[in-house]
Amino acid sequence: MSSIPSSFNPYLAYSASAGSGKTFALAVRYISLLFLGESPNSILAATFTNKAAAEMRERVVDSLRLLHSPKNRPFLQAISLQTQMSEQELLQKQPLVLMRFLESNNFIVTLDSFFSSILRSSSFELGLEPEFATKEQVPKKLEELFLEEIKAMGLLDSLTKLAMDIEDKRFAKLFGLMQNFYRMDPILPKSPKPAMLLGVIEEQIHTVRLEMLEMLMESGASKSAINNFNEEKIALLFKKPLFQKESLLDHRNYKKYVMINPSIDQYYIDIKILLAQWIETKEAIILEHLFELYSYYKNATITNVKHTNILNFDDLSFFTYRLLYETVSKEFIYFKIDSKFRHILLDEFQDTSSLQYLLLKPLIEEIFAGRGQSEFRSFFYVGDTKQSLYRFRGGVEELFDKVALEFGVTIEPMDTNYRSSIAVVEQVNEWFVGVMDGYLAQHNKQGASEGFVEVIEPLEDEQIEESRRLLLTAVQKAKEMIQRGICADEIAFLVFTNKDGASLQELCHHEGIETILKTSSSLQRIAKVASIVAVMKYLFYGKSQKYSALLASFLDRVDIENAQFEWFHPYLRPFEIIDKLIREFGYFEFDPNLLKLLSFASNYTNIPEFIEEFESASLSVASNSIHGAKIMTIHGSKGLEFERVIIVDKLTRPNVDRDPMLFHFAEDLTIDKVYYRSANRDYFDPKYKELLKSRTIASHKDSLNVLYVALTRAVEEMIIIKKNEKSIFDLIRMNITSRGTPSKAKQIPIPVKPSQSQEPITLSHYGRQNISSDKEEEEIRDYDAINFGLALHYTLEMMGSFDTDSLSQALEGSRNRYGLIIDDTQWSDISLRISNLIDNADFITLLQNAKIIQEQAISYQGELKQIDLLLEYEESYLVIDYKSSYKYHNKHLQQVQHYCKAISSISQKDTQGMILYLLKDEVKMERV
DNA sequence: GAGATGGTTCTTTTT
DNA sequence: GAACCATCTC
Repeated sequence: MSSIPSSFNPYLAYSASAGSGKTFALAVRYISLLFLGESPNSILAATFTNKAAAEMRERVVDSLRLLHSPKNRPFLQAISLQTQMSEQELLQKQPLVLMRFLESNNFIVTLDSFFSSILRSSSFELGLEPEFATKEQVPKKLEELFLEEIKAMGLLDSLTKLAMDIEDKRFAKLFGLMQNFYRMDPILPKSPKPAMLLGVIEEQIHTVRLEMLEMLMESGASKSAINNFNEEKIALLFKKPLFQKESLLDHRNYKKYVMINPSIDQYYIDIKILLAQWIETKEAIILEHLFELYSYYKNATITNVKHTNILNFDDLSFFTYRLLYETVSKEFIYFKIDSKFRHILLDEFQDTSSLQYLLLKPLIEEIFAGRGQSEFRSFFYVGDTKQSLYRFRGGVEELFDKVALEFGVTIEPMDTNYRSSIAVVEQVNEWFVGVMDGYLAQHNKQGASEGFVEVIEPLEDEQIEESRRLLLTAVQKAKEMIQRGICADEIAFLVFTNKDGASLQELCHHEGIETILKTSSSLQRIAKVASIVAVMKYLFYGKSQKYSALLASFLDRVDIENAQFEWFHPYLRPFEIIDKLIREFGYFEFDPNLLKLLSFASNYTNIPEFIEEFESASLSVASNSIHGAKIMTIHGSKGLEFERVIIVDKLTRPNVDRDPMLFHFAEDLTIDKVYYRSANRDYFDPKYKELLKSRTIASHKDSLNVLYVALTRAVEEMIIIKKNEKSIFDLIRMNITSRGTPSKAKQIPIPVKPSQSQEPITLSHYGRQNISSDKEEEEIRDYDAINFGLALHYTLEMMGSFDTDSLSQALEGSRNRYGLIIDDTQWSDISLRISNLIDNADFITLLQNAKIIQEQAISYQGELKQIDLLLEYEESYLVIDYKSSYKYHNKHLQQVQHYCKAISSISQKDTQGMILYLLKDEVKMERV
């Protein structure tokens, strides 16, 4: 190992503004570590999204592979600076470093996948199967299990009844509350115990109130002044707005009565104190019961997880925490995952949640435990508190500074913007300086283009509803750009909600603008899909309030009352009905979501079953074409950049904070008090008031962050469509403005397609063949077959050459690894299949004049892939993928085609693909 | 014209 | 649940 160069600050954080080259910095740091001799499996580089992790891996491989190319010059220079190695030295070491990276395990991962790999390695200690799956599951089952557990304990009646007596309908949301607790389980405080009896306090309030009434009447108080205190129900008394006054002397109406009899005010203050005690006692009672219920919920969850072997993201954190803090030692985990991290690199640190941080903390402390010793360890994180958007999910942006302070990490600002044009950077500075705390003006990179920023407020129009008018203006602006010769691919629409995105897509489609909608919403919420299903329900069940809104709002094309549905019959298959309806509405237009609905429906033979399954199924929105203007939420746009951005104002009402539980965090990031939210409680409880205030400040900051992210995505041009009143952009005092000049197209434009007429579709277009690929994924995984496949692949991989000696050696190595899960018959099966391959004449011909490359790792389009066997000929490549059965045939074809594309684009040589089926009795070759 | 009261309408973001 | 609006009371 080389000594640590002075230029390499081992404990460093970058406060990286938008577009300042965060990913670049992260990759430079990572690669520098590799050049300094560190092994990939001693470096943990964690990001938040799969996309970011894939991008990072690709960046590392690509820049390592092409370190000498002029394109990577800045990279080479930066690495040279960090490592204090000359550029020649780096280039000389490059092949070795690249090989070491590809050959060993790397830990460029998402936090969630990292935690799940830890869990997998030590699943036994927690009583889980190592092959557990991670996915969001329908919580229905868990709900049932929870209720069963409660019932079994004989608690259902007593607890829920008591709970209902105490509080309102919020207990209907009990299950949600439980989920919330579970999400924070490790940092939750102990259950509080009520200090007083509720009845006693209520009695006292009653007494004081009556005396108050008497005094008011004596002072000749008005009817409504008396009325306020003539309320028997304490819950209603508590809600009286007059209690916001500290003293009745501050109250216009009551002031004169207090002047007559000053003890009225004393009684008022006493009632307030009593009401404060009342709500606190009530809260304690509610929490006590909630925590008791929660203990059963937790049991139900653990049982459910162990039983189904399916973990969702919350389970992942919960079990990892238990593993790390309650079950085993760090050393044990290091031993299990076969690596010891001496370097940690964290991306988007401002979005880390307290729980995630607690899970990482032991690893970070390990790094600092070696501080001052000669061993090379480092800790590095990047992030931007201005871009923290995930507080609602538990993200704690304050961690960014806190962690730096705790461990003595240097924070360095990165404030040069390498992304945007001059107009964008300057305008953003103007908007945020002095408005956002601690905002430092960004600098433009050298040679930045002029760019263009425009803020417009569409004129008011009685005829068109405001949100529609704004969306139409946005579409109009995009159309103007396209007419200017700009390719739709360069344009991105940013919206605040997924629903806005869906509406915008409809409008764009109408104007003949191709779009790609990136949405996190479910298929069920897509307007066309929802309306079709609503009509189906209408036809089957008759009219109902439940879906009349859907019918009314979505179906302006069809008059449902007068539409002709005589073809309808309750025994028709759902699939046929949907097809008919699509024709009826003239709805199809090759909408991939409707295709998805059709393929889902084809699995069912009767309407009620289809409707029930459809409502609980987790179906994602279909992805459509690769070309067109992108439409996405601002949250979804984080970390991305687009040439031209059109931002549409927030069309919905301001967000309101309405969590039923408020958590107060202590210095050590654990929760020290849980508050039960009740309206007007802030009139009585100063600590509660303080907490509400800090939440308001935080949510204000969050709104600013969302605006900051939205306004920093554009490279060249940005247009903001703003409401003239109550705009979200009022937060930064945005006015109608224009800066710079609209630029010409960078690419050759694609002509605008005219709006297509609505063609009915024929049944042959869709049907069972489309379903097969979906079904493959949903098929229950056969672990025996998977293990068999793994052992077969591993044996092939271990073979140095394709001959019998190699085979027996490889088999031995493979047995050491898979001996426990593969039995003797299967081993002889493996041996037989590979022998067949070695003896196969066609295969021997293929190997002639070929350079054999086994298990080649390539990085292409953001994914790291492994090719089973790559044969390099003088003029061409042959990509070979081994398979042990015909299962998943379609998927394999696509995969191999993908590999071929990757290899040919990297090597620029002609590349063919082949799937080699190593069947029991024969070897089959299929050219791709 | 502040304060109280009652009815109607709308109510995200996601690894 | 609370923003918004209309209406009533003092």
